[in-house]
Amino acid sequence: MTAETETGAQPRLPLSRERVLRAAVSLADEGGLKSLTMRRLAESLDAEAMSLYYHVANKEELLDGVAEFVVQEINDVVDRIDLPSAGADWKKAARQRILAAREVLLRHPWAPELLQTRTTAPVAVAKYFDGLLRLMRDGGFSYDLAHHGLHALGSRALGFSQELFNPGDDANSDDSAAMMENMAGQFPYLAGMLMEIVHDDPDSTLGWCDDQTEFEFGLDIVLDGLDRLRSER
Amino acid sequence: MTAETETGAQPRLPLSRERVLRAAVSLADEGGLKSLTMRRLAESLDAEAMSLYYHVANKEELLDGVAEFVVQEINDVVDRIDLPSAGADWKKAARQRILAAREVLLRHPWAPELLQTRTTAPVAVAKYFDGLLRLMRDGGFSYDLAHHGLHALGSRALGFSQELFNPGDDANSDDSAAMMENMAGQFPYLAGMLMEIVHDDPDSTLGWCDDQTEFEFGLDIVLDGLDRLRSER
DNA sequence: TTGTAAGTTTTACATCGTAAGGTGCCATCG
DNA sequence: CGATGGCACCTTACGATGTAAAACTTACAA
Repeated sequence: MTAETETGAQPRLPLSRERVLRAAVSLADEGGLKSLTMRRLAESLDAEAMSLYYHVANKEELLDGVAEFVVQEINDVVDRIDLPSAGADWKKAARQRILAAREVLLRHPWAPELLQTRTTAPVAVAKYFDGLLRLMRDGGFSYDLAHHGLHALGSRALGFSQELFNPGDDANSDDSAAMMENMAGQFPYLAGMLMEIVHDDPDSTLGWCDDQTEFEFGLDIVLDGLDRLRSER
Repeated sequence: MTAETETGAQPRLPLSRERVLRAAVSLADEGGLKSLTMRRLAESLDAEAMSLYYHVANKEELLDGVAEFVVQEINDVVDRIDLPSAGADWKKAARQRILAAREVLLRHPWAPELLQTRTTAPVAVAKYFDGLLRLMRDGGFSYDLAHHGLHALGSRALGFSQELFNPGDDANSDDSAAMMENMAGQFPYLAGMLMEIVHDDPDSTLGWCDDQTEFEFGLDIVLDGLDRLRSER
């Protein structure tokens, strides 16, 4: 009588830009960016594809919104950190921020790819860099040096690992014996490097590059370099 | 009589994987990655879309081929450089290589986005890193430190600028007066930075960040940092 | 009751990647 | 010589995608 042919279907929450963006993030988390289509997104909200267009201009704008959303998530985390940043402390404070940002990004591995395809920077990115800039100014940076510093950090400032190939790009599988042979011919130095690493640490066939370690190593090189320029005055 | 209904149409070169990849690069150069579709690619070769599949397994494999092709172009340029790399000279040699790689990438602005979406690394990338590794070994790096160094350089090693947003991301247009007002409230430090820069160099409304300068600045920070670790022994 | 606006759905279309199968050509072999 | 078979290319067709256009639904004001 009360409509609804199926078994007591729920009234269903109304859509909203907020809900759409949240669902989009979830979809991407589960299946990557390619699985984020308007139809699937709508389905995950129990609606039709075209309904989304009432809350979002088009897919590009949806993606812009998702990018904004993710960076905002970083800002939320980062804003909860409160460390002294005067003088030499700027470095510890910046390091902490950036590592916190990276933690968020690890939950959204598709975010770098998304951010890179945005033509216009999310406002949240400006906010993030403004905060980082504050730390550097507290540390005694001139605006000019700080400016170069932000460029030098680049996307690493937001926690991007900026490796060329993410997972298991070396030592992927199969018998490494024959592969090493082949490799030694084409890439003698890479082969030499691999052999030494295997020698030093035999149980390192898979994922022998620790992403976290490498990220921190690279980050510290940049931060240390900037700090040196800062204190040189 | 000799077939060909239209005005003396040419016999047309036969397709080949090589020709297909070259055409794909050209298409991307002209209209970006999104304009690279199988149909348009075929059309640019005066053929039908499905004909491409005789030379290329599918679009993913085509993109892999294009990626390989571009990195190979980098390798070609880089191989022509021959600088001493013993001892402290490694840095100059590496710098030169990386700047040469960047020059190639500037002609293919879509390449970073493409490389980032590859799941498997082009062989040419291994070759490139092998060459870089050689320089570092000549310079006296341990394999271990060189390994960290390659990670620290990351995609920058291939000339990626790894800025978050490529062109005109600040100071884009319109009257900057009202914008500054608004900005000063939300992003006081960014606003301060901009104001100082405008003050120092008034004719810098557009593109006041010199990509080349910033790239070299960031690169030198990393190279100097690595060199320091190298000579610390 | 009637109108009006907000929110959602239906229908439809152009464009994309590509599966399946067909066509023309040439070299080889009986 | 004609038959055979493989290579290179084309035709047709299908499902997925983003989205324009217009119809429907609900809630509320006049």
